[in-house]
Order: sequence, then structure tokens, then C-alpha cells
Amino acid sequence: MKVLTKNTDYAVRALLVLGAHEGDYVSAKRISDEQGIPYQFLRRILQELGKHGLVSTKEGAHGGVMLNRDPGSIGIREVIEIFQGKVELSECMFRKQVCSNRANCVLRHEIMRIEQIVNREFEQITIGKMLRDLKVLQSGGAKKQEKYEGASE
Amino acid sequence: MKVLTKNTDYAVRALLVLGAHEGDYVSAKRISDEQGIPYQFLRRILQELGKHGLVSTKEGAHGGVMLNRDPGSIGIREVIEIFQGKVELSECMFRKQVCSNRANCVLRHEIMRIEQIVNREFEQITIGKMLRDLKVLQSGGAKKQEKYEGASE
DNA sequence: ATAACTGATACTAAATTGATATCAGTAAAT
DNA sequence: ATTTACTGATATCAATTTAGTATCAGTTAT
Repeated sequence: MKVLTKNTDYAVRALLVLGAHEGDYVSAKRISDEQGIPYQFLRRILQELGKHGLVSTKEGAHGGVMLNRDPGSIGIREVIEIFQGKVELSECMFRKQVCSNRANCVLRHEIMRIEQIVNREFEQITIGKMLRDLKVLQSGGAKKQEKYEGASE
Repeated sequence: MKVLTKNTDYAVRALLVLGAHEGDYVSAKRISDEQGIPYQFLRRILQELGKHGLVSTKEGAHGGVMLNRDPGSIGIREVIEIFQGKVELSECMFRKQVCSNRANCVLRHEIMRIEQIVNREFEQITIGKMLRDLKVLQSGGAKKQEKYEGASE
């Protein structure tokens, strides 16, 4: 059960790159190269982000994509919703006989409770927060990162 | 983004029926009829539940499927894992350049934190708890359920 | 004019999901 | 012993979703 699709994954990665270059237009080509994201796939994703106002675009040479919002205001939840729709555990898991009266359905209530928790959590992970975390990492916040290999996985 | 598939949905509903008849063998046919679940689909689900020891089965006439565990010990999480695998937000959302050192990956840590929350919540919704909730519903715990129609959705 | 871009789609392959069908074997009832 | 009501074990299929590719038209800096 993989919750996040490539769409979301790539979108977040692209937003991180853009967040690291606030105020500049960065081309899809460059993001694609830097992050190893299939170029055409990324193009569609960026266009979608544009339509939703997260980024602004500039056509032509020296054009590209630029972050259009404060990184701290962009939570993963929003990105997920753009590419995968609202987080729903199931329409109503128990809509048949078991749950004839939706309004009073305790179980549905239970499921929706979890949905809210998940959404709240996703909302709190913002591009801004991630960028800060990354900076801590890159400046060697944890020890001296003697070796990269061997320590991972 | 629908998190729970029919497999899981049907499995839970079947387990609820079995939980309501603890100690008895109930046939797939009957569960299928009662819950409106496609018969053959349900068969496979029940077999899977059997392989995982949640239910025991009895072949032949008057045979069927019986709950093999305490309803309170069966959490939704377990059911989800059987039919959809472990809840993973993404293998490692940021495994490329952005996150070269997995062990120290703050973001991965963040994602895994949410995973744990989700899992804990799913674990706490058990078949037993659901059955209790249903009983409260059915005995008219909330007012007098004057009308079924109109109040739902 | 041309090189470096985005906008907008159309298309395809593979995987997943939901559902159906079939055949063999077992156990109770007659 | 035969029929009836069951499960075990697969095989198959259509629809949808996901991931990725390709194409053509238009825009802007040089």
C-alpha cells in the first residue's frame, strides 16, 4: 500500500528545488536533471502546479518556473490533493446493511477521525520546513558525516 | 486518493458478520447475501483470512467460516496489511540527491512519524470495538431513529 | 533567425483493482 | 451411494490508474 504516487513525490521534490531558488525562474530541464525526474513527466507536473497557483511560469528563453508562494505555506497535503485528490479512507466503508444510517454511523465517524489526523499531519509538513531540515542536514548538523556510504540503509 | 480497497472493505464487513456469530460456522454464501458482496470475490478474501489464521474453515455441507480470534484482537491495520501490504507513504520519498544519506534523513523521519501515527490509529479500531459500536447503534442509542431516509448524506 | 523555453495534449505500457469462472475435493443428509 | 452444500485453488478478464513518452504550437532572449 503505497500512499504517495510519483506525481506527488516529484512535485514535492520540484517544489524543494524551487524553494531553494526563491525569486528565480528555474527551467524544467534543470529540475529534471538535478532530481532525476523524467522530463516530460515533470513538465506536466509543473504545469499542474502552475494551474493551481503554486508556481508562476515564464515562457521563452531564460524562462522557467518560479515558486509563487511562501514555502512555509505549502503543505504536503495541498500537493497530495492536487495530484491524488482528497485523502479518503473509503467513501463510506460501511454503507450497506451494517451502516444504514450514515449520519449516525459511529464507524464512519471513527474513520473520519483518522482522516483528519492524517490531513493535519500532512498539512504541517511544509516545503519551508523541509528546506530548513535539509539545510541542517547539509551543514552537517549531525556529526561530521565522515562517510556517506555504508551508513545508509 | 482512496486508501482502503474493496478487499479490505469486504474483509472487515465479513469479519463483522463472523464476529456477530462467534463460535458458529457461517457460509460465504450467507455473508455474501447479507452484505451484498460478490460471492467469488468474497470467497478469495475468506480464504486469505484463513491462511492468515484470522478465521478457521470447515469444508462440506454445514461448513463455512468461523472467527478464530478474539474480535478485540483484530485491528483494521492487520486486515489492511493482509490485503494491501504495509502502510508506506512512499519507499523513501526523497531518496535521490535530496536525501543522499538515508540514515540521517530528517524528512524520511518525518514521513515515518506519520506512518506510525496512522498505523497506531488503525490498530486501535478493532472488530470488537466496531461490534460494540454497532450494538449501540442498533439498540437506538441515538434518539429514536424516526426516519432512515433524509437524514443521511 | 535560432535556441531555450512553456502550453497543451495525445498516446502507450504496465500494474492494480474489482470481478467472474472453473474444477476438484470434503462432509452432512437422505 | 448419491446428492447437496460447502471450501481449496487457480485462471482469466475488463476497467482503471500510474508512470512515462511524444508531438506540435507558441513565446522570449540573444
